[in-house]
Amino acid sequence: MRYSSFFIPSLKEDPKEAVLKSHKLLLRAGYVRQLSGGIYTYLPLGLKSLRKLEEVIRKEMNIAGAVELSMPFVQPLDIWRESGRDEDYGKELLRFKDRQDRDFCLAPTYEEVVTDLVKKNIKSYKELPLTLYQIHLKFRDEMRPRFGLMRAKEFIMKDAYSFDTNEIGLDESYKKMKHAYENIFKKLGFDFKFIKAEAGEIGGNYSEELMVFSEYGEDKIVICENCGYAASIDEASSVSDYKGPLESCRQPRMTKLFTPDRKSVEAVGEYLKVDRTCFAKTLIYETESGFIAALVRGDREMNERKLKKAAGVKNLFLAKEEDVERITGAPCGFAGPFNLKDINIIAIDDEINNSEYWITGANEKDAHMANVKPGRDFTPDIVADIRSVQAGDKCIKCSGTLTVKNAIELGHIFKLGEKYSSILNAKFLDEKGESRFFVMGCYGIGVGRTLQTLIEVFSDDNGINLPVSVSPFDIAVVNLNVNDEKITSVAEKIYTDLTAMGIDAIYDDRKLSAGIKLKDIDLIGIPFKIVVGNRTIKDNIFELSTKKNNTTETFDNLDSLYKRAEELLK
RNA sequence: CGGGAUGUGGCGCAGUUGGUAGCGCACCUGCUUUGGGAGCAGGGGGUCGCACGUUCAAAUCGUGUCAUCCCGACCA
Repeated sequence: MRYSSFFIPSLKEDPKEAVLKSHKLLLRAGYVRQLSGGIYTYLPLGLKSLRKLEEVIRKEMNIAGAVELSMPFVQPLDIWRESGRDEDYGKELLRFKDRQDRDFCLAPTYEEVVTDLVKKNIKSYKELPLTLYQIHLKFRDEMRPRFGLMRAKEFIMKDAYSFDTNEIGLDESYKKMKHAYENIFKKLGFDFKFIKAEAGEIGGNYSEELMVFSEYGEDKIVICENCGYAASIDEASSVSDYKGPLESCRQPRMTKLFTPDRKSVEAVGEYLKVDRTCFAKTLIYETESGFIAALVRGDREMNERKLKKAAGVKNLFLAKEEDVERITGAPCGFAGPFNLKDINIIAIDDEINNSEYWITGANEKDAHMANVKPGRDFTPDIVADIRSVQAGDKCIKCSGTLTVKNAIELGHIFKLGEKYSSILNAKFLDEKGESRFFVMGCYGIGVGRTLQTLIEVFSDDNGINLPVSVSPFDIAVVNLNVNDEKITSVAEKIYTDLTAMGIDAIYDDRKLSAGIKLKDIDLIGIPFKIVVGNRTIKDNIFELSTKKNNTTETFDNLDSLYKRAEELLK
């Protein structure tokens, strides 16, 4: 491909709308352009890379025995009403009407359509198992699209759906898919891990998320280096390492302490000269079923998802300041778990329950209460693990030391069971001639997100550094001076030869200064380059550079240059 | 949907107390250049997001609205 006839609108400066390194690079390197919030055009370069990534995925899916198809992006709303997910999906489902006033939506996912398809076309156990997949658009009207392709409204996903006769078959299909995922992400060079995801709303479901570690990941994962335990921050538990209360706090009743203007745990701790671990902090939350007071140790983070689950509420957010003042009878910063008005539930972390003699707010301006004991001084309604694990905590399985890492969710695999087949009445006949529901699984990979994550992980200040398997071109031939006939004829020959060898080369033949061309080639993520300039002609030496490790090899004849290029591209 | 920020040539930005809309890069023409974002000379391009209002006068002040980005609740 000649650069001059291709379309690579690269940007010299960072676009102001991007924050993430990978997002900036996608825009600067001319991979994508945003049309509207969360809606992107894949430019030729981005599309080429995307196609290569799809091919890596497709290959492993096919090896695993999955069969590709393509389902409609526009779907009648009826099928969503039938499954009941019309309501569940809420505003994320983008609805509209056709000219005959019938309701349609853009597909946020394809369980309904694929289940309907299989229901109508598979009648016998003899035709099972079957796994169907596609690499296709999805649309979710996200409340806040962000970070480029990381969370887009319109995005490309590989989604697969398995159909089995029973749970044993499902386990088998699930294993195959999981294995395919491991191969795909290993091939791409990611540092990743499967973690068990939150159990679905409907019982019996099992799912795992494929997480890739990256500093800029939106999710937090807890890992035990000792035993391999890994779970999301909302699922992970740790063993409490509370060492016991201070001697001075072992008192038979609560003691009021004067703490003028000290509101935060940190400030009070400094003032009283006690560690933050001696505190139980009381947070007041508002929910759809009234106010909740929740307590965790002073140095801990409340895990709101765990709290939601423990309290059995759907909506949970910190109460407004005026509500806190009304409930506690004191300004914000002095809340304690007793004498609270209008509180429906007091929830405490099990770590708080397992010990006693805590320091809390006194529900009084400028005062805290020492030696507060659960059960004696207040009665908790719920005792549960509602704290977030923090680095250094002890593993719940092996007591090893836990670490917390950021990660990006690139894949999610589910055992659905009969969830959709039963709702949509999708049945086959088994060996005994009895009607049974298909036992299903579904398996997704965010393809656009994976591309961006590759760039996030594999790039430097000079530009993108994708692995050969997904880079838009294999090699770049840079003609440093198109006005020089000798240089041009050599560069053209190299380009033509490489192309004839089946190598996907881009030939930079633009009438621009050398610096611009070299910078662009570095930016857009071509792993290898051959620079042809004065030196090439003068010394009859050919250069082959590898971007990844910033090295250049030289050759005195074209044959050895080509041989080496082929070798590197293997 | 709540909280915050920003909207000025293609891109990145400046624009003071309201008074002729600017800079860098990019672009066009010509010449000279070409091993890391070239030089000289000339040139084109903007309803200052949009609407209404205040004013003799609005990029600048007010109200509203839209878009984009960031933080939170959701997710591949």
